[in-house]
Amino acid sequence: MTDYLPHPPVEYIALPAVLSALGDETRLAIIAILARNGERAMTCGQFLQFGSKTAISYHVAKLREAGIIHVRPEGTKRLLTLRRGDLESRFPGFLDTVIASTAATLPYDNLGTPEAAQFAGE
Amino acid sequence: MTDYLPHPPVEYIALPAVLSALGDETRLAIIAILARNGERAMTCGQFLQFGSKTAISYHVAKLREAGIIHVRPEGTKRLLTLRRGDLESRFPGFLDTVIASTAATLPYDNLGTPEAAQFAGE
DNA sequence: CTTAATGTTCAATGATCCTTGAACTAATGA
DNA sequence: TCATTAGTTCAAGGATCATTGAACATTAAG
Repeated sequence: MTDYLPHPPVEYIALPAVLSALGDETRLAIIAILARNGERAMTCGQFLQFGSKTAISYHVAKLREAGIIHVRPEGTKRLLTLRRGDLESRFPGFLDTVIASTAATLPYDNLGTPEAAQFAGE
Repeated sequence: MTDYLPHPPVEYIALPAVLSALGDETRLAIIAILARNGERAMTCGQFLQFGSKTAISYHVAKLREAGIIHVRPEGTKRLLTLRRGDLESRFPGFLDTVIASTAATLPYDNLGTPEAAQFAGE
């Protein structure tokens, strides 16, 4: 319970770091899905569709270090949540526009929809 | 006059590419200043405070290839403008929130202001 | 024509990124 | 205790990044 991972305090969250953390398809997919999931926390294991355990661990650490998500150990799992409030207070409107943009843009957001097919190339 | 540089059409502008292009302090400073400058075009030379000619050329190309700015040759100069309309239509609200966030965040936006001093370290 | 101004291109360099597999830790469960 | 689940750490590798200086191209100005 006193096993917390390092998270930047809200006033240390830096825009270039946030932007470059989000400038990766895998990480963008992760935060889009976290956002779609509302307040419910998710685990690393739920993102294995996007890469190996090692890769997900790496990307999750990037997102945490940039201040975009919060990671709380619970048993052998990690509970991931978006730092919505912190991001909103530091960069008002930013995260919402990114989330909204991913909905219109990212292949991963169409998982299971008929439109999913057209994203083979490019 | 038929010497146009390649720009992605608006429907090809991709969010991850835009985010990672902006995930760099130099490029973020460039677009913040372009935005502050309104509709007036600027030249590469006006950004030499942020790096060598070569470096600016490199960063400007990145921004152009990501679809964030438009570059028009005029004489020996390049006229740079933000693709505000294109970005707004593709990712509504996004650019505005980024610009607004840089105002509160970036050292470069404080050029010439009394607050500029406190940004030595970090 | 000569020179200056404005950028681009190229090769080199060191840094950072993303991925992989193997080994590992920690907590859970039979 | 022994095995399983969930994730981390490490070393290695190839790819991309950002910077530099030298050489170059183009346009403008004297």
